[in-house]
Amino acid sequence: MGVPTPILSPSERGPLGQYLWSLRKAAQMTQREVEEASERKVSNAYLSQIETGAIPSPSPAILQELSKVYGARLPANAPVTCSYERMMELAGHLCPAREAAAQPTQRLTSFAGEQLTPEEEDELLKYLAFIRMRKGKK
Amino acid sequence: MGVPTPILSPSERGPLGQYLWSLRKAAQMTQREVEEASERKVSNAYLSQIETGAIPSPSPAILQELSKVYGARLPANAPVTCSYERMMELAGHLCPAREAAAQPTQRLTSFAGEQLTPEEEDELLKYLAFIRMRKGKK
DNA sequence: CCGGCCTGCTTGATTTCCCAAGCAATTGCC
DNA sequence: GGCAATTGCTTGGGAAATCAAGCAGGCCGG
Repeated sequence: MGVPTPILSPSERGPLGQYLWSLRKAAQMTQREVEEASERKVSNAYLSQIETGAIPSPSPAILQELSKVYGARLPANAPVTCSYERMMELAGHLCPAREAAAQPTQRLTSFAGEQLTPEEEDELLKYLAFIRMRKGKK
Repeated sequence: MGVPTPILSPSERGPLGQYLWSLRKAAQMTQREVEEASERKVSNAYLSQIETGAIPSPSPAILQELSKVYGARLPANAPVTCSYERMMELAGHLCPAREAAAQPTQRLTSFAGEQLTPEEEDELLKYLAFIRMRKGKK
């Protein structure tokens, strides 16, 4: 089985694409598996376009379906959490009434330290230094 | 000013159309006034189609705009109340109020004692998914 | 009666969503 | 090497959303 080269770095995908892509990777699913798990409601072709950013605003029905799939298939210790409202927000659909009071403090961090290998931690720290330098130079 | 004969009985309009029509009537606005009040984001033509049921599922952006207009213009003692979530539901866009229990609270392990901004955490999570995938296949 | 003015509604065209089908690259196995 | 399987991605087109422009008819003051 060949993993066919991601081709696109996370930063090249749109904001919604990045999020959905990381969700799918965390669930360890392929695009076609997601299509199957969603009962064919989301085609692998469309999912690809969403993840690459070609389609920035899929309909709420699509996002709802993806949310169900990932919410059910994500491992308990996944590095990301599946949130339909987050998807809606990233898609520009502002799902409402909570935008003000909803998440001030709840999302402090979702990193699980014991889950990181030393190599991963090292890479992440370097990357953190990188993005901080990039912003600092601004 | 001529009131031009409603032509369509409320029951002939779709569920969403009926609701929006009653909202507009309660606000005592014309379709063109709504177009103006929404800063031209919702054309009177489109509003007519929505109210008659020709378009059963307008985008969340449109509903959000209508919700803002009616929410601001409805008199305090109106016989109907303006609810964006109700609109979403009638449009078939199921905006889920129910599944707040899906995600358990996440353990907050500090990432090597770093203070992460939400943006930084976001980028790091995406990058983590990326390097894990890269390593997972090689 | 008659031209304006307002109403809700329709239509033609443009944009966007969405998918069936196919392509290109990669990996495992012989 | 060659072949089959699998993966992410692209393409062509049908369907739906959306609006600018226009239509038909009711209400006025002249």
